[in-house]
Amino acid sequence: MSQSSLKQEIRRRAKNFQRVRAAHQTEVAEDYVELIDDLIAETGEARVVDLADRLGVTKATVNNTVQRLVREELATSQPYRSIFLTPKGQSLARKSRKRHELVRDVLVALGVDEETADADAEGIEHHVSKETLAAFRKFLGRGE
Amino acid sequence: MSQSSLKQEIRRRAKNFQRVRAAHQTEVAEDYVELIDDLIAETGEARVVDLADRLGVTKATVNNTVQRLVREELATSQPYRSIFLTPKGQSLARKSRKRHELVRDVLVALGVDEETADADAEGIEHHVSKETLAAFRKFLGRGE
DNA sequence: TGACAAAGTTAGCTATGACTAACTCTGTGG
DNA sequence: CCACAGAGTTAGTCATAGCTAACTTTGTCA
Ligand SMILES: [Mn+2]
Ligand SMILES: [Mn+2]
Ligand SMILES: [Mn+2]
Ligand SMILES: [Mn+2]
Repeated sequence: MSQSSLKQEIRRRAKNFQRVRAAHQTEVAEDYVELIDDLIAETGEARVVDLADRLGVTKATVNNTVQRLVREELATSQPYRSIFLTPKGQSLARKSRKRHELVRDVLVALGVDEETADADAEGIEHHVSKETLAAFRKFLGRGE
Repeated sequence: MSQSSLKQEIRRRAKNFQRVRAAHQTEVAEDYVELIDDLIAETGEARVVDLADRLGVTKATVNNTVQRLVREELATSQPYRSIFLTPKGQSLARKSRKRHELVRDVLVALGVDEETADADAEGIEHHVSKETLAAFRKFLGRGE
């Protein structure tokens, strides 16, 4: 391998790691909005305590993160009231849910049991590129 | 759905999120030891500056993380010298590399191009359970 | 209607993992 | 053989994301 293509290869690998780090910065937000949207659909509203129960964190942690979602214009909240999604938050929630389901369905199609597939998808979903999602859809015979 | 199975379902989902958070605590270590092992194999030694180039971070960051690896008994290092893996670090490196390759190969088998597969695998690898890895091996016609 | 439990908030702490800037050490080439 | 460039370290900063403990608000029901 030539000098310059070695350097290129090093930069390519560095970019992969940088992409993973970038994904980590958005994944908490993605999981929260997906969950908030679920709760609103299922129970009519999203409350701090419900998010805390479902995420397995304390309500103080939820409060902190919700403030971040508000700052990022994904959610709105008034003190002591339940949490709402902005249009931007809703569209991220829908996108995240679809992606989660697609990843889970691919795992199931590969022979993973549903519980495990759903659990693994919770982490995997945040690291799947558009290209890979397209391949997944094709593999399942959807979209194209 | 009954009261108690609703509560169970909530706890199940919480556990999924907790597993993802646990994975995030180990993934930096996994990527580092894999890379250190690669560098030793390819160039004879693993130096801070090489890790920094390949990870896309500064050498100060590498230094910090290497200290953590030493604390966790995955690596050893003396000031101004190159970095070595402990037996524990070596075995984690081998395990991580195999897993990375398996994930990449599955993505390729599903029609993802090699570059994208390798990039996505960098994030996905840390969120794949033993059960899913077994399903992947079976799908590729390996192991089992 | 108001006591009080549940829910929400706030303050203060921790660890990780990133950064820059400034410093020290190493080892090589002139 | 030593200057100095490159490598490594250290100090100090920041954001995220978790925690506990203490506080405040809400809203229900006796
Ligand atoms: Mn998730
Ligand atoms: Mn999800
Ligand atoms: Mn990785
Ligand atoms: Mn890897």
